[in-house]
Amino acid sequence: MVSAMIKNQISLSKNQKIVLDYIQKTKKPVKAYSILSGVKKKGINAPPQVYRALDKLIEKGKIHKIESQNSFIACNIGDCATPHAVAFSICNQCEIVTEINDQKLFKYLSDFKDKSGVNFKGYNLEFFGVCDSCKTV
Amino acid sequence: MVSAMIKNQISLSKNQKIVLDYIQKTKKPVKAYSILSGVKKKGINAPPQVYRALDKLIEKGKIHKIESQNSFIACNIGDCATPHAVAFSICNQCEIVTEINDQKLFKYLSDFKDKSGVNFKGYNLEFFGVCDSCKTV
DNA sequence: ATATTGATGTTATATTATAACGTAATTTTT
DNA sequence: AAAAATTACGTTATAATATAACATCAATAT
Repeated sequence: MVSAMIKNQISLSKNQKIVLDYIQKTKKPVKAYSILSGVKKKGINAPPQVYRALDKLIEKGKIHKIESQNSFIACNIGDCATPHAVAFSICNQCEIVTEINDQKLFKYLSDFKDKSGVNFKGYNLEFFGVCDSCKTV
Repeated sequence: MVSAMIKNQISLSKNQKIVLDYIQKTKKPVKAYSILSGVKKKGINAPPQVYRALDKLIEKGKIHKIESQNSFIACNIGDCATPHAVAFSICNQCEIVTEINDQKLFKYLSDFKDKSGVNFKGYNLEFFGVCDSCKTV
């Protein structure tokens, strides 16, 4: 019973924890090579170690990749159940990225069918604009 | 009068035409370095020439970048009036990308406001799934 | 005509990401 | 518990993507 519960929890390897820790500490999305320099003291020495951890963390819904920036942010919707159906707002000025958590939007996009009737498995949506803080400056 | 009309048309430089021609010939999105090798015989020799043309073509609504693939496709909505409000469907198997032209979707996304009330200037939406042709194989 | 802007050509280099190999740890199956 | 299978690790090298910087040329605006 207990072991079953533990199994259902998503477990992270040593390097995955180190990389996730680092990403969660930052507010802005971080780039792979920034992560690398940030975790060198923890014993991670080379790009493949970072990229492997990133891949797994994405699979496990712990982080997301911001495709237009080649950068990575922690998931802010708990453990993202749908790591491949995500939406973000990106400020063109300060480049802060916020994960959008809007059920109506999610439903609209999940239900969307193209002209051929294909219903998609996932989506990546990035909104661009100027955030409130930048607007009032 | 005539000159005014000509001015309003979007004009392309020599290299921009060469690069656009090449992209329009392909069905799948193409990568920058594929373009480069494809247009070497036309006298384009180095990456910056390609990337500069790509940047301008995007500005002018002639092509779009598929962010999740670092690849480029011709706009199939005539001259895209809104080069920064685009949606695509991407087949995970054959990697064919189709630009989605759906007024309802566009309106929904353009009208979308996040929790802070920010109304965005543009968006990039990539749907993932398996296209009809791949499904029936 | 001349100042400004946009485009070109070139070299070099920065940034992002993966291949390939061997080893170690962990989990699953028997 | 031993064997097999899977997952993770560490390392070196290199591939793929993108831009900086500089000199020159063309076009257009004032």
